[in-house]
Amino acid sequence: MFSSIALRQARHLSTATAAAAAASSTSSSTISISKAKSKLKAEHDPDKALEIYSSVSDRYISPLSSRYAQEYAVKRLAKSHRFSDIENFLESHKNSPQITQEPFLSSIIRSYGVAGMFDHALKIYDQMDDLGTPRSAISFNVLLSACVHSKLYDRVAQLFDEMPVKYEFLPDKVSYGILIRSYCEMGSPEMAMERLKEMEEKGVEITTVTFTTILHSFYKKGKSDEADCVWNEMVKRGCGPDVGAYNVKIMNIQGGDPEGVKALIEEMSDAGLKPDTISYNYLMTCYCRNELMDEAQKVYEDLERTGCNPNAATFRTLIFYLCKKGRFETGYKVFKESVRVNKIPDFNTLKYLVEGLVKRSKLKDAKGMSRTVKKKFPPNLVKAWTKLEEELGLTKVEAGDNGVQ
DNA sequence: CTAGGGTTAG
Repeated sequence: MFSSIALRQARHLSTATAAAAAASSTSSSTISISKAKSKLKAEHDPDKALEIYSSVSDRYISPLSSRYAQEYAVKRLAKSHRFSDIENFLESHKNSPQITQEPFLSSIIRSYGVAGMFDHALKIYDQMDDLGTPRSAISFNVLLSACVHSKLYDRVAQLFDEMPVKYEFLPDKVSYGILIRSYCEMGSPEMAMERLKEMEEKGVEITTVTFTTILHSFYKKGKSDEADCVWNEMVKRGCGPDVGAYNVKIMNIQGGDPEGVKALIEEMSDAGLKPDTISYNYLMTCYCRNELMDEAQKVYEDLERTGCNPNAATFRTLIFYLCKKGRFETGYKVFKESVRVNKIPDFNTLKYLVEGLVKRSKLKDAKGMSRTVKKKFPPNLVKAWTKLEEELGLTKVEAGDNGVQ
């Protein structure tokens, strides 16, 4: 196990090192960051992802997109368990003159968090003084997020009590928000409520997001009364509810009657809020679960008119339930739309669909779908899909289906 | 350019 990873790392090290070198220099400019973004999304090979990252020309013009590209490359490497390559890649950024800028250094901490390498994140945070980077809550908040990302919830509280004293800065509303999130993740909204009091005392603003975090946690524990209290407190203070808070409320009732979901969506519209894709996904899913497929399809079809775009969850859920009800032809149409907007569902959902098409003798559609899937999936899934094709007999040339028609 | 809440079948 270990040796195979080591081998793979050795084989790829040269590319990673080259990309790392390019990342710390300003040369090799060939493509724009927006183009890199769309290329990265379709690229599953971590080495190629690194190449795309290092070929970006306007990194300094668009730091936000640059951070995105960096994170993306790291995500791909992490998926391949190439942690020493991630280290080479990210550590090389320390040679950049920009390292004295806190946001630049913070993006490295963030990337380590994304890779689940919290020890590395903490190390560079502690090195800031040596690197000449000034500290504020910015880097601290990124560090706390990295901690949450690595699911080290109890360490969040520890860092929260330790770092501001050690490095002399004040935690802000965001720091508190992350702390409260980690209490909620640990199943303790009560502890979170305690910290709200502390925020009050110190005059730190309590945001809608923070309230919503606690709201969700109480619902999750089945404590609806406490959740209602949080909701009322939020309203009383005039900070919300917003669309996100409403969506948490909808989530809590979506297992029931679709009319209840519909009513809440209307309530939010009446309150001057614009329900978003997530709100409508809840409604669509609720219809699906209640076997009201025409209504579910209508929600999907109306999405554009309401100014919302279907997302990956929309496609996945709808295609799954359409298959479940035997509506494979419609499922195929929805699939084609998901391809068009580059949000195709996962392997199992698509397996369900292609099997249904074969069962209904829609071989031409099944084959067309198969070709598309193989173009969009990463190599390991293409392999599994090819096996599925063989099992379904899609590789055979049937009479009357010789490709001429 | 600091963060953060809410979605996804069986």
